[in-house]
Amino acid sequence: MAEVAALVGDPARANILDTLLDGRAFTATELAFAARVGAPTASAHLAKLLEARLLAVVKQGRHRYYRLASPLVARMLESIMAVAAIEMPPRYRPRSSRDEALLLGRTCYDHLAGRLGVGIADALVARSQVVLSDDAGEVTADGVKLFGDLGIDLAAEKRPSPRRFCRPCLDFTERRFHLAGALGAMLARRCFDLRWIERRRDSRAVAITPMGHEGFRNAFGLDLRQPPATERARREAAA
Amino acid sequence: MAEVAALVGDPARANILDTLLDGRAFTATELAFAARVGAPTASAHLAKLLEARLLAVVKQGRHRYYRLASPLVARMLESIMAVAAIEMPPRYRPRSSRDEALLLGRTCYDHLAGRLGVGIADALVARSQVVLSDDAGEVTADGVKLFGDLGIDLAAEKRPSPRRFCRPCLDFTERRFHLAGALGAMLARRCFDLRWIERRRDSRAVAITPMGHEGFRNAFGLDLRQPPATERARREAAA
DNA sequence: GGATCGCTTCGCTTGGGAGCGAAGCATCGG
DNA sequence: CCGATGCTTCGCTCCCAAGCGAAGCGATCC
Repeated sequence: MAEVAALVGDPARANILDTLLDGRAFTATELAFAARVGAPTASAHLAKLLEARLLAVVKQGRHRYYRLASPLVARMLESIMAVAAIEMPPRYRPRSSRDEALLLGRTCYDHLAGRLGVGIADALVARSQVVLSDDAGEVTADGVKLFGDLGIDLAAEKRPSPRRFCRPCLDFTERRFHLAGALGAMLARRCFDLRWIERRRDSRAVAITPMGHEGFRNAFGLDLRQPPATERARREAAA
Repeated sequence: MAEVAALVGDPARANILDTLLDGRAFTATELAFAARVGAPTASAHLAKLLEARLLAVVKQGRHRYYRLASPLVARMLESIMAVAAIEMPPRYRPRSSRDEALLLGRTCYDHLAGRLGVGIADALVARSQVVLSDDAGEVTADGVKLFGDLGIDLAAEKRPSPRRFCRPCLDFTERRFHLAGALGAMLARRCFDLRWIERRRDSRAVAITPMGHEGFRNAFGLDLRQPPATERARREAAA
């Protein structure tokens, strides 16, 4: 356990892994830039992560594309970030427009996070289309219909249960749950397909298109052009 | 993220955290022994873990009892161990009777792991009393009845869904899923209450009592006095 | 085929932190 | 009170590994 944690425990490697949490594959040079270290240093780090099977690599011409070796690694990183967000003492950190974009919406390996991800999860729970606990979640009959309207046919999946499993993932900026698991991944993919959201270059942040604002408002009653409600205001609105 | 991972990444601290994954609280001296370091070294480590809020402490007389700060930390450690078990290259490790006991059955924070934990999960899934996916799981009507017979009244819980959520947890010795989440915790607690299993001193291993062997056979068709079936033998038996 | 680019290997320096012994500070027993 | 126990703080040593510059190797472009 110590070896794996130590690999993640180095700042440069943590930056690399955080970048790869995007789900996409990056070249060694891109990752060196993201980690803010020189090429030789990054190369050594990538070799270590590769040897420990945390990463996988594909050679393509003179580029080497690195990616996370498995969803298991992504989950581990998620859980570490969740602990880091909740358990570490709060600390000053400067804001930038780049940070703002990440706060609004970003990918978390294969699903959506940030105010967008949390907002969707909140809406689904508030309308009883999804039931979430700390451990897991399921889609109600109402939810199956909603997802069907969005073009996600849950009944078509060959699973032992007609109800779709999903998984809560602790959002490290919002400090609340968003939707992960198979359902979260399908929803994120569908949003990309519908061009409701688009990836930003060199960042895990996603941009919401005008079509997306329309879609999210219609489907989930979400309007992310407004600043996020505080926890207190949210409770008052619910009451 | 790097800071939290670095804390877990030190061998001595990893030993401490692994010991505390038991779920119980231990004194500083006990943890120093478990980590195989001197008292001053352990004290420094505990201070760091405490400052990062990974641990909590209770002063009791001249003893200081340390425990994991939250289930979130336990989950993070589980996920790191899961990656360590699956993704790291296999390596030689000597066996001991102490290891054997851990392989047979142990606690994993608040639920059961090892051959016992995996065996229970396998039996529940094979009999369609629980449905498990990679992300989550649910109890079937059949399962609700079984748990009722064991004295676990799932219907009494005030949850949004009548079905109990549970969570698969990758067993780092068996490399297969066992039952975690609220259901796993309730089941483990009930097994302790029924005196089917007992904690061993200074170890996360649990001992199965004669009553336990009887109970596990009746409830799950489990006989752990025999060596575990290989994956191949298990498939052949199922066919 | 010479220049360029992407990435790695080699050799070296440096800093952070893990570890322990000794001493200091509480708390408990008698 | 006085010694014993549990734990921490202080001061120190030592080692590991992160980092970079220079050089090497392979693929690509024109």
